[in-house]
Order: sequence, then C-alpha cells, then structure tokens
Amino acid sequence: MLSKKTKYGIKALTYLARQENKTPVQIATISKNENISLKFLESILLTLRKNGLLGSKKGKGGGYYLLKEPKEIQMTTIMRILEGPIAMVPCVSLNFYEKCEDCPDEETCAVNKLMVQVRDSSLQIFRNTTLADLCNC
Amino acid sequence: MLSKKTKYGIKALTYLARQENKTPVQIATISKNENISLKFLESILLTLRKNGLLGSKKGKGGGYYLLKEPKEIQMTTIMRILEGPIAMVPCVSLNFYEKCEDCPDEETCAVNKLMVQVRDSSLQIFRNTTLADLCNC
DNA sequence: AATTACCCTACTTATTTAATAGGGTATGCA
DNA sequence: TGCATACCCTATTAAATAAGTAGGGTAATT
Repeated sequence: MLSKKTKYGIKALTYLARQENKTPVQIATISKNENISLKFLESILLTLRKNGLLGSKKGKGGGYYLLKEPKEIQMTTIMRILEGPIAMVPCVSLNFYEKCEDCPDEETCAVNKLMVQVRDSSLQIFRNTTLADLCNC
Repeated sequence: MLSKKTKYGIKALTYLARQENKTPVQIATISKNENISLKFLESILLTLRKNGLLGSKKGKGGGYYLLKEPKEIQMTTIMRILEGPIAMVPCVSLNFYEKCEDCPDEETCAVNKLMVQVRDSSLQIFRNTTLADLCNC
C-alpha cells in the first residue's frame, strides 16, 4: 500500500511542476489546493529538499521550488525517497537489500522468483515516467 | 511491502504443490521445513481453506492438500486472498475499490494515473504466473 | 525591525502486523 | 469405546509503522 506521505509528496511535486515560472510556492498554498495537512506536508517537503529535489527560499515571497526540470525527475527517485524500496520484499531490493531470516536459499525461493519479476516491471514504469508525464504540462 | 502472512502462504502452497501425490501434509511438517511459526501458519492455512484453495483432513494421517492442480492456481487469486488488493492505492483497485477522501477528481489525479499503470503490470505478472511456475515441478 | 515562512524536535493516536496462548472439536484406529 | 492425532477457533499482546499534532526556533526579505 502506498503511504499518504508518498501520495502527498507526488501531489505536491506535480503542483510545483505545473507552475509556469520557478517562483517559490508557499507550503500553505499547496496544502490548501491539494487538501493536505499543513504540518504533515511541511515534513514531506523538507525530506524532498534534503534529498536534493527541492530548493527553498525563506522570508516574504519564499516557498519551495523544483531544482530540476520536471522531465528530468524520474519517479524511481521520488519513490525511493518517500516510500523506500520499490521491491515488495527486501531480498529482491536493489537499493535496500536485506537477506531473509527464514529462507535458506534465495536461488530456489518461490517468493523471490516472483517478486523479482514484479520489481522489474514496476521499475520499468517508474523509470520511464517523469514528473512531466504526471502533470498535464 | 509484502506481509509475512502472504510470504508464508505462498511458501506453504508451493510446498504442497511439490508433493507427488495428494496425500495430506501436516501443518507441523510445513512449519518445520519452511521455518514458519506453527500457530501463525495454522491461521494462514485456515484462511486458504476457507477461500477454497485448500482442503483438509482431520485425525491421524490428516493435514492440508491442494484442491486444484498447481497450474490452475493463478497468483492473482493467492495474492488477493492473503495480501488483499494488488493495487497500491484503493482508488485504482479493481476488487477493493474505494474513493479517495482528498483528491477531487480521479481523472486528473497524477497519483491515480501512475498507479493504474503499476497495477496493470503487476496484474499481468500475477495472472500469467501459476503455482506450478513457482515450484520446480 | 517586523514580518513572513521555513526549520526542527517531540509527542500522540490509531492501525496493522506477527505472533502467542489456550483451549475445543472432529476423525480414525485399536 | 477411548485415545491419540491434527485440525479448528477465539482472544490477547508486543512491536512497528503511519499519520498527524503541537509548539517553538531561526533565517531571510522588505
């Protein structure tokens, strides 16, 4: 299940991507337009800034803005920052790999076998989709 | 993230699928061989029985057994019973649909748009994979 | 200097997950 | 008939995560 955090994050990013010029947009503006709890959104945007997707400007006329062109931002990047692993199990994760405690052998594990396929197909979609594809711009 | 319940369920089902004849297999046997907590496995197998995938036999020589041929059991069926929705958000779920509380319009929603694609690609894999594909038989 | 708006920490509530415990009941065989 | 086997069912719990709340601090702009 996709967390609200990720959902809201994607919505906020598309909102910023739809802006004509790169004027900073206030948190409160996004919060209002996208029906997202202000404080919760604040922490999400902060995460996105710390991970290099957003820039921010303080003081009057301040706010958040995209650091790259929407078409340069892959969904894989966004998903990994907000949601974590793309894979459904750690033992098939490329960026967050962890060995299973049970399961003596990954090679012959039925779950592993299946989830590698699911990971790859999701990955293909997330790689081929950019922020520009998600907003109508 | 895939729940342990689903993971264990798939492992148990493949274990049963690998049996030569359809002799019932005891819970304790599966539990031991697949490193699954006995009591937890018990509840998982019960769910699978109630949903028509497994049959059971009580008393001495009893246990669980598959009701269909492994190649007749799609992964979509197993996933929906154990994990629930295939989709990452309820608003794109085919079998567990729910409208979003936020989000005024699904048509123009960026998250919806993306998650429909992810759902479809996962669905394609789960539909084209049967229990027989997962075990080496 | 005042205002605006980001920045950060800590806390809380609800939900879900992954068990665990402890019996109850049906079946088959001696 | 009785006993052992093995499924069947309910309730409880510990831990983790999600989602949000509260409140104040700090930096930048006008």
